[in-house]
Amino acid sequence: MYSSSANVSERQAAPPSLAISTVIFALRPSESSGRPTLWLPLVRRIREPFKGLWALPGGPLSHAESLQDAASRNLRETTGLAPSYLEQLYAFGGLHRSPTQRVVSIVYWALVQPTEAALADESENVRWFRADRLGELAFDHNAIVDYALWRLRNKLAYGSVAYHLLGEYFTLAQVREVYEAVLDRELDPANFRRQLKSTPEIEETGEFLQGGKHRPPRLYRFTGRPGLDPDNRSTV
Amino acid sequence: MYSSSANVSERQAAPPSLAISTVIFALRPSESSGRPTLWLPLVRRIREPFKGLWALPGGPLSHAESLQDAASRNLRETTGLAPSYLEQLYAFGGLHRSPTQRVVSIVYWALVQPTEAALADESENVRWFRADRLGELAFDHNAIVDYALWRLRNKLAYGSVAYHLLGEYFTLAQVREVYEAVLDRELDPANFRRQLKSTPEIEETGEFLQGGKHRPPRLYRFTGRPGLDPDNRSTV
DNA sequence: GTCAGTTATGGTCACTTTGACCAAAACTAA
DNA sequence: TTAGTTTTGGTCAAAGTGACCATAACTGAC
Repeated sequence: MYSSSANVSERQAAPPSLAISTVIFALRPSESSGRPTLWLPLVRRIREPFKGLWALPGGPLSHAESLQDAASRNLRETTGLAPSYLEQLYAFGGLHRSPTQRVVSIVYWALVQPTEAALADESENVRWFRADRLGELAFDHNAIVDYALWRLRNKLAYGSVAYHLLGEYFTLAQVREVYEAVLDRELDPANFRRQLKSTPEIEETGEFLQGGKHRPPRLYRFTGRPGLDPDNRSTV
Repeated sequence: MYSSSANVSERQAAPPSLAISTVIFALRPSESSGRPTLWLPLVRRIREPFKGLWALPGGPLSHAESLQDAASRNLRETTGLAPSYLEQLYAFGGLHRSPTQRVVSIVYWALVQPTEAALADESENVRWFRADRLGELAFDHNAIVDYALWRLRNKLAYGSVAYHLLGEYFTLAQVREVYEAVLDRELDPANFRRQLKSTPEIEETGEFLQGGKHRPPRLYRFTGRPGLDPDNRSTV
């Protein structure tokens, strides 16, 4: 393909294999406090290397699908979920990620809504874990999750990504709880409210959430578009 | 690599091939105004597909090097340069990027300092172009450059990346010129100065740039660390 | 029905940041 | 010496932010 770089000895070595993995975030109530916290599904490895350890859902890139499609399919196959947000995270290609072979993983990260997340498949070999309480994962997957969390926090602070963890209608307090869960600090309700009200992408509806114990909060709707990725650019 | 004459069944059996490309930015004076503008090196394709068109420097990933090392080597081989900043941009894996085979490109973007850039190799098949005046490039490389420019502008506004386009010592006006070239708008010298002086990563030196036509500006030095990539995290 | 408890919502106030603009300092060129 | 230009320090009003207070509106206990 390119003139300068390929030589014969490189050609004879097996090329690095290519895999797609996904870090899938969803909101679930904490067992202790009941407040929403970040969770993600992992799959148990049933083969070497790292047999028995938990790992990110993933698999090889099949020939007739784009990277994003592969991540999406991957997500659906392991958890039964459809993502409400999907973005490329990073391509990890260190030499010793896998002890047995050279593998380059293109990792995506996804957000799923709680209505979806409640339907997620769980089984002996697929289970959800709190994002801040993971044990030792296979390969370099702990570092990948750390980076995905960093990216999520970043996008949250600057972008309009929180709404993809919620349903179509939500209260401002629910949005605040998402921020508090992801950023891991408390936010002033009144100030937070003021900021959200100044963003044009959040639309006030005429309805209120009923059935709570206190003053019924107004419901809002998110009207913005997700992203600015190369994969999503044409649709904007 | 796989021959372009492979038939359909062979193509489907073969895994997508993996390549590394780099978008390399450097500052050069505009021919017309003399003010610094963004330039990047391209290589002319000497084979099909897209024979004769200009393309980003790139090549296959060799077996014993990390993704970043491959990008770095790539850059050195085509231009003779060493980057002062190198970061992964995106993995492009659309189905029809190349008409002859499925190829996934992991693209890096780099900044090189002007002293380096002046030494860059140019030849019949390697030439520098103004980033805002590229013609039609091979593959999806126009879109890749657009995305790299977007990313550069973003990093500039929020990160501390401008200094990697300058030498070790620089004046505040030079930094402002970088911002003006990349963001394509004029900035107030006094306000810009105030902002830079409030960032702790910029260190005042006791020296001044001599030989100018007017009041000699003080020289500064950048003392920050570059990034927060997975590839660079351990060094922070 | 009344009242305590709690959340939703609106507001103030001091402080910081930002953009527009002014003016003096310091150098060169003529 | 003077005109011209850039560097550098400053003001001022507008906008944004964080801390905090107060009222509105609802539920549940009594």
